Amino acid sequence: MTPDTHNSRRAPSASDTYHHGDLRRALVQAALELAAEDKDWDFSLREVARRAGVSHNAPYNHFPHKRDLLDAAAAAGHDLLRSELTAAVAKIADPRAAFAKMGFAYVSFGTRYPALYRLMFSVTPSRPDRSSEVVLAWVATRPALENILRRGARIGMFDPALTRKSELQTATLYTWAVVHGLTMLAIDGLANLERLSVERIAQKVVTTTLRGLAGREAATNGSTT
Amino acid sequence: MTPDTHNSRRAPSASDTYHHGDLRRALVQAALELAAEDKDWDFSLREVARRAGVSHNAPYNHFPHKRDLLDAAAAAGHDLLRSELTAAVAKIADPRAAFAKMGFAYVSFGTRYPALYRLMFSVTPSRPDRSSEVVLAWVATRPALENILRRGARIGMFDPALTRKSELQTATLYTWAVVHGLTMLAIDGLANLERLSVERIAQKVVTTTLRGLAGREAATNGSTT
DNA sequence: CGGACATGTGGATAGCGACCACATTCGGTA
DNA sequence: TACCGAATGTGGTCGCTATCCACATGTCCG
Repeated sequence: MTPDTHNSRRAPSASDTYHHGDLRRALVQAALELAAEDKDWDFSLREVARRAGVSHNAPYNHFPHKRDLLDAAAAAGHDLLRSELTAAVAKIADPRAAFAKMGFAYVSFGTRYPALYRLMFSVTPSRPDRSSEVVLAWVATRPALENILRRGARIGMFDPALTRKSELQTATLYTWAVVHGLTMLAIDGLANLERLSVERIAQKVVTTTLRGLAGREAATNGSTT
Repeated sequence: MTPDTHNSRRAPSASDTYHHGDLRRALVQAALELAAEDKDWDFSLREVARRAGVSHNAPYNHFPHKRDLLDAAAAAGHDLLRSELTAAVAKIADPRAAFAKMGFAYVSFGTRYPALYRLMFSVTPSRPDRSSEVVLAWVATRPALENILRRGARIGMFDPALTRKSELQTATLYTWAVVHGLTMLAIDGLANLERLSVERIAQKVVTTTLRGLAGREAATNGSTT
């Protein structure tokens, strides 16, 4: 599922292939599988251990608490999402088309892995530490979107103000809010409730968002500090 | 905290003040309190019972499963959110100003009650039944936003296409996605990570959203207060 | 080759959700 | 008014879980 989700930030040097194989990765993998299968991520730590073929206590040699395993799994989820997003827009030059494509890819990921996506954004608050694995993996995805916006702003397709860093930051956050919110609503089934297909709604949302980002005379619109 | 969060949809006639007092409401109230205090809503059913001053088993007389109590608490949360939103825009005539005000009120609610807000959108997927208490309470909030958009569309402040029902539905969903996503990001602490205040970002987001909703050249100035 | 250390196992504890049998209280009715 | 059935609350119990502890085993380095 995930090609290389392991982070090399802990640097235990040669401790990766130690005794039994590297259990840490196997545990994260098992957690990802469980999150991908069920529609909720309330699986037990013991179940993860069972799936990895170890005793119920082995995980504690790699994660001090269950939360830390969830944290690692969430980080792996962010890595996977990032790889899907960048792959989706790799060959697209037009910023507007790339933006739309990335938006669809984002929502698609969320609806394909609802529990995983929910997990990715549920672990964070319990550890507001900004050096947390999840937060790092999360933030690492931002440049993918930023690049598209910056390119579009340079050729005048988006608001030229976006070439300024603070404006770009805010716009990125705005765009993220749109797709994130849409994804959550899609997962929660509001779309079904409305009898509208997710694709149609996503299309509309992308169009409206693009109209919001394209500021031709918006340059005169004082941008309120 | 909540003035009248009890729903009268079950209609057990005179069973509200039965034996010991009406425990059902007390339990929901206790759950709301716990969700408002902690930053996570993973409190135990026994803890709710303890806070309500009853045995660990009494709740099962009112809710078949713990999930059902969470469901009721989430519905109460939606009721509270709706009342705050409508109260915030009660005296505002200008659609654009009302839209901005409601957006701020929405994000404010989410950041003030992070665990409750998360609970409100976490219970749904486990019960996709559209007659569920949460879903009903959720959907009941939509007209508040729809009214603003419709009014704005009628006077040409927003895209006139929004007077059509399907377009209005989609636009409502879009707007909801924006504020919902922004709220989730604010809760998850991305705003802190960016060193940008939530208010400033919300301001920008509202401005950009309004520009996206505006029809032709209606994007003159963002009257975001 | 031997010990320190990393890694994995089994056992134990406290708390939880959910079920059971039983006690208590209310509301209607004979 | 007294009684009966249903609604409501209590204590007990079971299987499961997260976490801690003591112990076993494998690995690497001197």
